[in-house]
Amino acid sequence: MADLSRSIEDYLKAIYELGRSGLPVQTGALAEEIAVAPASVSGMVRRLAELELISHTPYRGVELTGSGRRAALQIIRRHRILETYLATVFAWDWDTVHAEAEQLEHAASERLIERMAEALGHPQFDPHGAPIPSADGHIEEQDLVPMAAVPIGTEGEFRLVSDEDAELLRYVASLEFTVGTRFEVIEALPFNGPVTVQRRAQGAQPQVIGFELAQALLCTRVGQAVAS
Amino acid sequence: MADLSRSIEDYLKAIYELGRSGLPVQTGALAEEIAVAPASVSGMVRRLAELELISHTPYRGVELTGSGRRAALQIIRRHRILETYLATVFAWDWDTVHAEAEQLEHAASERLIERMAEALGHPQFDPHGAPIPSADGHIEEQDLVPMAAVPIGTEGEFRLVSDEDAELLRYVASLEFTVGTRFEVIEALPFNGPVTVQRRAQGAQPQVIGFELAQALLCTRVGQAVAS
DNA sequence: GGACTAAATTAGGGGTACCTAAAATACCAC
DNA sequence: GTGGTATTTTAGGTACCCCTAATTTAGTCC
Ligand SMILES: [Mn+2]
Ligand SMILES: [Mn+2]
Ligand SMILES: [Mn+2]
Ligand SMILES: [Mn+2]
Repeated sequence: MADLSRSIEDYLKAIYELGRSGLPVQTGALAEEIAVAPASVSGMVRRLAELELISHTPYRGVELTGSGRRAALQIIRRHRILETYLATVFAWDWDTVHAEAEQLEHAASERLIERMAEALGHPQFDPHGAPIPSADGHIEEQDLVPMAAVPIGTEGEFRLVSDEDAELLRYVASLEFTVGTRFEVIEALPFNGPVTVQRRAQGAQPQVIGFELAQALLCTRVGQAVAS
Repeated sequence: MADLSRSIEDYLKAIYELGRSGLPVQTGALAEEIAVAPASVSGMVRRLAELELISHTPYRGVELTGSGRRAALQIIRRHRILETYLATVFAWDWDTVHAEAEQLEHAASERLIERMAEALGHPQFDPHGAPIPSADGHIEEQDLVPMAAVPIGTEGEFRLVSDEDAELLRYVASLEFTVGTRFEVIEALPFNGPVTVQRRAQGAQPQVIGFELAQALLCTRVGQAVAS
């Protein structure tokens, strides 16, 4: 598999992320994600299809091929190992590791990534809770619900937040929420109102989480799991 | 100072290295160094001159301006800190750190470099003995002589070798020479013949160093310093 | 089914960074 | 000083990756 350009790597990553639902990825969504004009995406899509990294149905959308998916997961592995290394070894803030990893992912060799993974004890999740694909391209996507969907009176565990909105990450950090934090939902106001949660820790005060943020914080339910 | 492209950074580094003698750097030498056609260098030289990173006298050569030199030293600092980090933290072989650093130097932020420098205790030299410029752009070039020029019967200390020839580095490593190794020259055959050296270590056998290698190993004289 | 609208593609163009081939220049020998 | 040679530059072209504007297509509403 020949070396792919920085742009191609970023396209593949974006197509993987947008296509996780299983639906074909539309040109416009891709343009939005990579911050590029839709016409530019059309051009790149032709090249990616020629390289057989994606399949393209004109005017419908694109999907990763087997080798495109493998390449995407390799880059995502690099990105997430790098984020974890920066956060763990250099105590780097979780709101800025993403930008640094976004650059380094294209320059770091496979060898460096594996040395870092080794030094970290082969971590399973990056600082934002995203699963790290294994070196042979396996990834376990988690089944999570937004905090806003955790029923009142049940316990939830914060597991994942997107690494792309640095401002949001700083705010979450200021609330002292990190991946693994457990809470109980004690109130959820109707009409997309805020959610109020309470930590287990002694002396913890209730915390009010606005609806938009409660949508961004993905959680598992612990304790009495309420089947859908 | 705007962000410079990967190519521009490599050109500036090469011009700095080739221009250390003080003479203007010729287009052809630059083309050779960065493995590019001379015509390509002419094009890039025009751009660098427009950016006022170099001054160019057509058909004569180029020289770094003040800001060009500052930029070059910043990249060289990144490169050498990265090499030192890889070698120290990941026990990376000194013959392959160069290739990895050559890529990472364009992607690593100033912030990451400074964190690495800190973790290393602000090293003064990279694994090949090259001096690391300070964050504010100072560098102390050493005054060294090739091993082939260390007089017979005097002691020398191996201080510096180019990081660009991986095969040579592997051979030097197999001789168990590292930066700081001391030796006494016990023989030097005429007509560019080999040099025979002897380590201080107990039970050390004499080692024969071919002339070309003895030219590549740069040393200081210790003990009775023979004034030129 | 035809018209309208939103989305995607094509057309045309720019900057970067490389190439080969041809022309210009500098340097050296005589 | 002229000629020849080595070096450098210019000319013309390609690939990559982006842009805006114009065109084409798909989907929806009546
Ligand atoms: Mn990236
Ligand atoms: Mn992340
Ligand atoms: Mn480089
Ligand atoms: Mn080095």
